Amino acid sequence: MPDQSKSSFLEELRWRGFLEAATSDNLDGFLNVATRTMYVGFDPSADSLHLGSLIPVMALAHAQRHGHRPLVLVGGGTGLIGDPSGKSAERNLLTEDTTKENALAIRRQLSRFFDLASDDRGLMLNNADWLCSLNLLEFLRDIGKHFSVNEMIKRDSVRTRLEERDHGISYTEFSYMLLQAYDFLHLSRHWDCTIQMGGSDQWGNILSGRELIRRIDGKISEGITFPLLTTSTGRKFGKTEEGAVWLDAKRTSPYQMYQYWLQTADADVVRYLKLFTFLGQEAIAELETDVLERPNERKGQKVLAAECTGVVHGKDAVESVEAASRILFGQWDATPSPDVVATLAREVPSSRIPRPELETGVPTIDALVKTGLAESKSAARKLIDAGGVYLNNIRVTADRKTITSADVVWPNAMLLRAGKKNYHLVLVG
RNA sequence: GGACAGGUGGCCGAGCGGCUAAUGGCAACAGACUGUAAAUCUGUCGCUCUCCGGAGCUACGGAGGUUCGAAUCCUCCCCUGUCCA
Repeated sequence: MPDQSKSSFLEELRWRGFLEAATSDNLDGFLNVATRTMYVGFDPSADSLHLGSLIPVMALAHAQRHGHRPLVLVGGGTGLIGDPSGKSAERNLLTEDTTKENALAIRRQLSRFFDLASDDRGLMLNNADWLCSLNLLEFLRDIGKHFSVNEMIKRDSVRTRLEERDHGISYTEFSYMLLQAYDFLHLSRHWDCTIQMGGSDQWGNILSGRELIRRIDGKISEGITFPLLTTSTGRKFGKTEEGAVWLDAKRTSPYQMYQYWLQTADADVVRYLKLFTFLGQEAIAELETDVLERPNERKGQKVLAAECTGVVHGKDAVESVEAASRILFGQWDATPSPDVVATLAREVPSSRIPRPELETGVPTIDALVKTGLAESKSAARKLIDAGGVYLNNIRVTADRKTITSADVVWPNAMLLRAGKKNYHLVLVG
C-alpha cells in the first residue's frame, strides 16, 4: 500500500466525493498533527456487508493508506435493541452469538480492503462489550444528564418522526442517540479515537458524541459525513430487484456483482470510479473522456466492474467472469469447449437436470420456474407470450414447447434466458 | 384509560352493499429502439388451469355476524397516529 502523507487524506476524500460535511473547517490541521484513529459503525444483522456499506469501507481504506488508523465498530450491542420502527422481526431476534459470528464474517470481508491484522494498523471492536454491562442508573446519571431533551427533539430525524402522521418514535429509539454518543466517548477514552465518520444521516449522532466527549473529558474530536448515494435514476444504490448486492459470494455471485457494476448508468460511472476504486485522478480523467466521447464502448463501466469485483473477489474471479460475460453478451458460441461451459457453470446461476428426465421431456414453463427465472407458472406463461424466453439463444415461441435431449446443443448443457440479461445454465446429467 | 382519525395489492392512493381481482400513480417485468445505457413507445403486472373465448381458487389488519350477495353494514379484538383539565 502506498505511503502517503497524513494530511492529504482529507484532500483525497474531497476530490473523490466522499465529503458531505465535516465538524471543523480546520480538519486538515487536525489530521496533520498525528496519526488519528477514526471509526465507522457497522450493523452486524447479517453475515455479510453489501454495496450500501461500501462508501464508509472505502473511506476507512483511504484513511489507512494515508497513515491513519481505521476502527470498525460493530453494533452488536445496539443491534440487540434493534430499530423499533423497523418491521423486521428478524432484527429484533438477533442474539449475541449471531452478532459475534456475523462480526467475524464481516471482518474477513473488510480485510480485503484494509489491514486489520494488528491493532496499531487497524482494529475492529464490538460495542456489545461495553454496552451490555451498562448500569441504567449510572448511565442516566453520568451520560443522560448531558443531553437536553429540548435539543434532542429539535433533531431533524426526531422532529420528522414527531410531526409525521403515521410514524411515532418510541422511547427506545429516542435513546439510541445516547448510546451512540456513549460509544464515541468509550472509543475516545480507550482507543484514542478522535474522529467518527458515517452517512449524512449520522450527522446528529456524531455531533452528540463529540459534544459528550467535550463536556465530560474536555477533549476535542471531529466528525465527517458522507453523501447519501442515489443513482441518477433515483434508485437506491446497491440494490437490485432481487435485493441488496452482497459482498459474500454465496449471496451474490461474482458474476452478479460484476454485472451490477457493468450496468451503471453513464451519468454515474465517473462518480463511482472515484468512490469505489483506488484508481488515481489521471486514470479516472482518462476514463471520463472515454465515457463522454465513446459511451457505447462503456469502458468506464468495464473498468469499474473489474476493479470493484476484483477487490472483493480477487483477480481470478474477474477474469473468469469477464470470459463468461463475453460468451453471453458477445458472440454466441454454437460449439463451445467444455472449458467454456465449465466457466459459465461457475459464474452464471446454474442447476442440474437428470438426463432421464429429459428423455420424457420437460415443459419450458416448468424449467423457468425451477430455475427461478420465473416466479410462478402463470408468470412463466406470460413471459413466453411476451416473447421474453430464449433457449440456446433462440426465442421460444408461444407454442407449448417441451425441452428434450435434442435441445442439448452444448456439451451437457443448455442455456435458458429470460429477458435480456437473466441467464441460467442448465447442466445435464 | 378516554375522545377522534386511520389500517386496501411491492409502495402511494381511490372505492364505501352486487357492474370490483378491486380506478389511478410509482416501482417492477417483457417487447421495439439501443450500448447488457438513458429517454420514448407497446404489452404485462394475485395464484392455478386453459381448446386463449375463458374457468376455478385466494385476497382489502384479525375473528365472528347481518345479507341471495360485503373491501364496503354490525360486534369484538389487534395495530398506528393525533389530542386529553
